[in-house]
Amino acid sequence: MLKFKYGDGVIKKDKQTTRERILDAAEELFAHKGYEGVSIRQIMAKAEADVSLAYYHFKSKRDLFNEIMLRRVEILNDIRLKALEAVEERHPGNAPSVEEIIDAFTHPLLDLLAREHEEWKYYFQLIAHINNSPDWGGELMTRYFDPLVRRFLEALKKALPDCDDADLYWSYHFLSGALTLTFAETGRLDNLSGGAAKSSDMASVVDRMPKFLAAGFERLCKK
Amino acid sequence: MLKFKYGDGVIKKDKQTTRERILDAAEELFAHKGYEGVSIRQIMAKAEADVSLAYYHFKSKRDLFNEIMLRRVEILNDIRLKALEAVEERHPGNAPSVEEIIDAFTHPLLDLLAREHEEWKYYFQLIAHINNSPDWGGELMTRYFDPLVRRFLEALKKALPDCDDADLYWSYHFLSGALTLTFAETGRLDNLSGGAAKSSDMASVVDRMPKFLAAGFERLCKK
DNA sequence: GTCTATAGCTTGATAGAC
DNA sequence: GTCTATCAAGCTATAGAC
Repeated sequence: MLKFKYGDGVIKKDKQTTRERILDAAEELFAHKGYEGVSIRQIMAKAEADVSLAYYHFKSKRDLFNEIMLRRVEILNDIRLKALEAVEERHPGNAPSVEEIIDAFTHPLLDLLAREHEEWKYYFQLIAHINNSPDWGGELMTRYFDPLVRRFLEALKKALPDCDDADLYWSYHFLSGALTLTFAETGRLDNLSGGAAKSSDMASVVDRMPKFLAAGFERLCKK
Repeated sequence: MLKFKYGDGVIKKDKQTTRERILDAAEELFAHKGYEGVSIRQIMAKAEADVSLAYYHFKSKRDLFNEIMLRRVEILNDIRLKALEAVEERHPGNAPSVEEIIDAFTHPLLDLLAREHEEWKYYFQLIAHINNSPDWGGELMTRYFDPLVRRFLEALKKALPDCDDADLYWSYHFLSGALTLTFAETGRLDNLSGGAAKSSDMASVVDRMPKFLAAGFERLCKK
């Protein structure tokens, strides 16, 4: 840990604690290689700290992973719930449009990713990874996101009162796939489009996504 | 390798070669844990063959992975191209609808997965994994699927002549995310819906997906 | 094609000094 | 909180007998 001396001899630590540096390093590596593709040694090398400190701050590799997930999830669910409530308050008495509801679900995330890219990029990539993992997707996405998702589905049900349950759930599933692939920022879109669209360009996707997805919900749900 | 004796003493080997058993075992394990989450020893234990045989049949772990990808990709791209050509032949002179084109892109895969589930399930899960990997998604999806995807995008451009290029590419990106998450069969949808929709129920998604996605393309692209 | 044996290295995790 | 040292296990890959 670097230390800096100031004027009167007060010792001030580097602004990040070791624990935070470990979490940051692990988050980035897990996002790229997956949980099992990364070793504690690689994490601690990146965090510039000794291997044994991983076990001082976290009781195991799996525990470290869980802490990474928990560190940011509450912030995300909080801003999305607030966005939904704000939309609902703008339409007292009747339901907001499907596009407005989906915008409340996706916009806060894409906006956060656009504005604080370095801070959030790897966390979102990790979520993309987990959402598409046959081993972990079912359990972890359910645990961390289902309460919020159910709240959004209720709102969508009011906007689409005649919608069949299965149509609504499948529509949400398509939304989820589109959203998390966008998080992954694989560069594939850049290759495919020859530069006409960029995987990392959140500003250019933030308006397109709710439009695209709302149209899907409406076509599947309306009789 | 098991051997069976028949009537006149002819010795017939088990129908699968060792090489195929290795490919099958590795495909399943890679689909679940990712490339780096699986060891050659785990693969060969599942394949019920000696570790050294992995290196006899394949020159390295990475080469084994490449062979897994190659083994099935041509079949997929072939049936999808044929499906597109069949749709185009049904509309001589003018363009097929967006929904018909997307159906030709998705239906063959979902149908294959529905009909030969055990044969294809793990390969599709592996593709879901790769598509969402920041490390591999850009390179591998481009290598294996871009020629076919470009062919489909040309067809879509004819069906949506006023569509902005960026809108078209982003629409395809949303399609890709929805499709590959469906491949992943994580069970998350089952949890969320309380059983009203099942991740593995390809018959119930095969009609919904083209409808949903075509609506998205059309809304983003039409002026 | 299949086996045994092994080289050389990395893994997750811990004990114990400071 | 941070370090050194270490363990037992597992890792990719190869050499060589049959």
